[in-house]
Amino acid sequence: MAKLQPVRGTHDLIGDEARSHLAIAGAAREIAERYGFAPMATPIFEFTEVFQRTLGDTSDIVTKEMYTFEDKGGNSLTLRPEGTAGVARAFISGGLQNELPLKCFYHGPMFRHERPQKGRQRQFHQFGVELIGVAEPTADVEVIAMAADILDTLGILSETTLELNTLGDAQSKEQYREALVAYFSGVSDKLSEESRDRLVRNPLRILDSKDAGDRALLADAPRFDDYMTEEAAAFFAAVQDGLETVGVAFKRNPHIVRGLDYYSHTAFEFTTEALGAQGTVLAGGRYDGLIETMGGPRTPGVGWGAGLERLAMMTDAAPAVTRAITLVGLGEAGEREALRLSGVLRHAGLTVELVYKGGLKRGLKRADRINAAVAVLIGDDELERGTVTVRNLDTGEQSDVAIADLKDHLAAYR
RNA sequence: GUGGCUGUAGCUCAGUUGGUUAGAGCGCCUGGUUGUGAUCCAGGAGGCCGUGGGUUCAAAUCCCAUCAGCCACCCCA
Repeated sequence: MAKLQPVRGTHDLIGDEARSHLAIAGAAREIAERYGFAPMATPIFEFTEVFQRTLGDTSDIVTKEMYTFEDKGGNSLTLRPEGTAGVARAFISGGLQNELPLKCFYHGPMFRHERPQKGRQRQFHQFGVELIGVAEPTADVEVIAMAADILDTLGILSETTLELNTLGDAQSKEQYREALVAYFSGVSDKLSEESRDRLVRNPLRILDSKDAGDRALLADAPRFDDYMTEEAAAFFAAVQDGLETVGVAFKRNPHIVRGLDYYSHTAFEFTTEALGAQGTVLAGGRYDGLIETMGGPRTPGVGWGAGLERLAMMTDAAPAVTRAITLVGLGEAGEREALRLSGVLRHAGLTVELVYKGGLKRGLKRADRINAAVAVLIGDDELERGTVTVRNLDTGEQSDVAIADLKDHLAAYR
């Protein structure tokens, strides 16, 4: 039992858990299609450089969390830690430049070598969307509105907060970065050890530090809004206007910083208190520089990713399942007739469970256990009359039904 | 990567100051006469006590290591 363990941070999805993932992805998909997005599936691994170049050499994901290995041809490959890079790569290598805008959604496993905890696994699943080729703020609005719609149909929108921020354009970002470095360098002796490190690697990160001392310093830190270019400010204003128009509530949070280098302008997170420390349920932003960084034509984009495990934890209730009709064949002839009828009923759209072995008692017991609605008893007595016994498992009522009429008799259980 | 807590049957857990055949509930299987499920009764299967070392006459119990889970930091979905 201890010999065969699942790999650390992986998790088997069984029964209702698997069903709930499918249901969530299905609901998300339905809404994405309503927004005119098309499905897309990219490989689960890519050449390592695909992620290295796009995520930035300083990001934690690249520096310590990637599952990288060499294949038999000597290529360095990496299990995808997120979905956007793969889509961008497909966009470039597939020559999709001529079909802008590209609107797609995907879902599947992602891999990050992190220490597991609540809401965080090494293999987890994301549903994500990308809207590539539209530089207008309407794209940001639409994509965020879709996210809100999805959370709403899952019944958890009210438990989340949309936190919104802008990282500005490259110029704003750079000016602000310099101002931050100047400010924090002056007080670096008061910074936490971690933030001193961030000061060199990624100063923006200091903004979302949880350290109390750091937070105190933030009060007097330069404010991003003072360093934004006019264009960047106008863009952000348009996004906020749009969200109001569409009726999506948000909260400005100047401390939201995306972990990945390719983001600019809009950055947002839907967060919740319900999940402990890993409160981000869906997050994304605009990545206008990404595709160019990867060697493609300069092309803007916006998108987000949502963690299915986290969503599933919030939508506790298992999705409803159609109750089955259980066929209990007794004796050789009965079993054969049950098998034949199973096909007839299934083709008629009914959910059918066959009892594979054992007698009547066991058959009913099994029907009870799987919460079947009806048991159909097929024994020699019935066969002689050309009927079957239909037993309603809730009321215990039984009736004889001619075999030829069975399909219609059970129509209500479709 | 760092820290805290935990690891006994399929599941939830007991297991006294180390002491002989490791327990319960639920679940599972069989039976309680002929073809009727959730109740009831009787029986049964199922444990390298996470793994590897050590201390001891004796370890599920003590020590060390290791693996895994949970929670937090970090980071993020």
